[in-house]
Parts: sequence; C-alpha cells; structure tokens
Amino acid sequence: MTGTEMEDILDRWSSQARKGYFEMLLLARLNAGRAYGYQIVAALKQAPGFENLAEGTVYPVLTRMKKDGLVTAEWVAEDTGPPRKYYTVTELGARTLDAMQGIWRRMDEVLLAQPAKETS
Amino acid sequence: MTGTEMEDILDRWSSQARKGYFEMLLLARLNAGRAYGYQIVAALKQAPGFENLAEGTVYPVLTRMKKDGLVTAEWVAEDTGPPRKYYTVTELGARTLDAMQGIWRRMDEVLLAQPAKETS
DNA sequence: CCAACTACTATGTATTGCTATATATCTTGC
DNA sequence: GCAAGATATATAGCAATACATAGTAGTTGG
Repeated sequence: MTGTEMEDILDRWSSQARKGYFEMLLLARLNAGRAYGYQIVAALKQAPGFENLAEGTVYPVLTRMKKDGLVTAEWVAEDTGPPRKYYTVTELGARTLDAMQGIWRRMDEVLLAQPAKETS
Repeated sequence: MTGTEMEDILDRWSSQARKGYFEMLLLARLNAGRAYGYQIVAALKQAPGFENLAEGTVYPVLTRMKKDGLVTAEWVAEDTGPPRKYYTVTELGARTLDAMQGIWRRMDEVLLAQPAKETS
C-alpha cells in the first residue's frame, strides 16, 4: 500500500537530485572523450534514471557550458550523414569537474557521518 | 583569473546539487535520532555548504515530510524554555531514505564509470 | 519525395531556497 | 506584574533555476 506512495516521493526527489548531478555527469562524459549532442542523448537514455532524457534538456546545458568556457565546440564534416558538432572539455572544464566531484564526495561524507543518537 | 569564474559556476552548481541532497540529509539526520527543527538548523549550519541555512528552508521541508508520512511530529514540553516539536522517522521514512541512498549510490557508479574514449 | 540524423529553441510547469514576518512560550530584570 | 529578549515554530511571497514538452530547421541518403 505504501509502495506506490514511496514511488511518488522518490520520483519527485530524484527529479530534484538529478538537477545538480546531470551537469556533472555530462561534464564527466565529455572529459572521457569528445562527443556530439545527439550521441550523448542516445547514450544517456540508457543510463538508469535518464530514460526520458530529451534533446531539449541536453542542448541548453551544452550551450551554457560552452558559454562558461567549460567546453569548446567544433563542427566536423562526416564521411556519411550530416556534420556533427563535437564538444571538448577545456582545462577550466576539467578543473571544474574536479571541484564538483570534490564537493560531491564531501556531501557523501556528511551523509554517512551518523551523529550520535540523542537520548532524551 | 579563471579562479573567480570557477567559483561562480560552482556556486550555481552546488546550489542546485544541494536541492535533492538536503532532503536526504535531513531524513538521515532524523533517522539517527529524533530532533526538533531549531536544533537541526543550528547543527546543520556547521556542516560544510550549509552555513547560510535558514529556518525558512528547514520547516517547509519538515512539514512536507510529515505530510508524506516520512516522519511523525510530537510536541514535548520542556523543563526550561518553550515546548519543542520533535520529529521521528517512520518505517516508511526509513525505507524511503534507504531507497534514496540507493539511487545516490547508483548515481555515483554511473559517474565513476568512465566510458572508453571514442577515437574518431 | 521521404525518412533518419543532427542541432537548436520556445514555452510552460514545478520546485527550491531565501527573506521577512507573525506567533507563542519562557526567562530575566525591575 | 510587566517589558524585553531568547527560544522555537510557522507561513507568505519572491527570484532563480531546471526539466519536460513540443516544435523548428537543415542535411544526407535511398
């Protein structure tokens, strides 16, 4: 009976939790090798929790990251099919990713630090 | 030169990352032992990243968690000072926290799973 | 021409966190 | 007994942000 309730709560929660996480994930993905938008969307759709990821979600983030100088973009003509816009992480992007992961780790530590039970 | 830029980016980012995290942290804190709102605010203000935490942030979350059945609340008259409202995690709350932490872990794994570099 | 691929944008909705304020209780000083 | 301050809970309103939906537009290949 409470199973469905919990799913509703988790849906709302994970939607919020994804917000900060997604940008870091995207940056990490690009840090592992340059990629183009359509490719990223297709790949992430298979990751758990991102089944409904749409292009309208990814491209604005890519644009913002480029504006912030975290990535650079480059059009590449392909032998087959339309040209693709490849994104590559900059040095600032790599350092920023590193800092994000550091904050993420620290959050983990605070979460795991179980404070002593207060016995009234 | 890029140091300040990066801080701006990280500020915006961590503000988003906190959103989902905070609710889980609050639930974890209560899971370690019942507590009242003012106490939680005072304690969390000392945690890294929550220096500016305000009551107006915590109480709405507590109210929502109570409405969702994750916690119960109980007024307790104190020997000294005004009465306090203690929050206790319910069984649903404990299970929900467990599920949240599972999702959090899975996010971690996806983040750490470095996909093989695509060599064009 | 049509279908698939690729990039992008506009808009609506939901949510958060912060500020400010209101209310009630207890303690202290006088 | 009363005013002032500390403790404690709560809510309304605001600005900022992200996500999802849906739609546009261009290119290539059959």
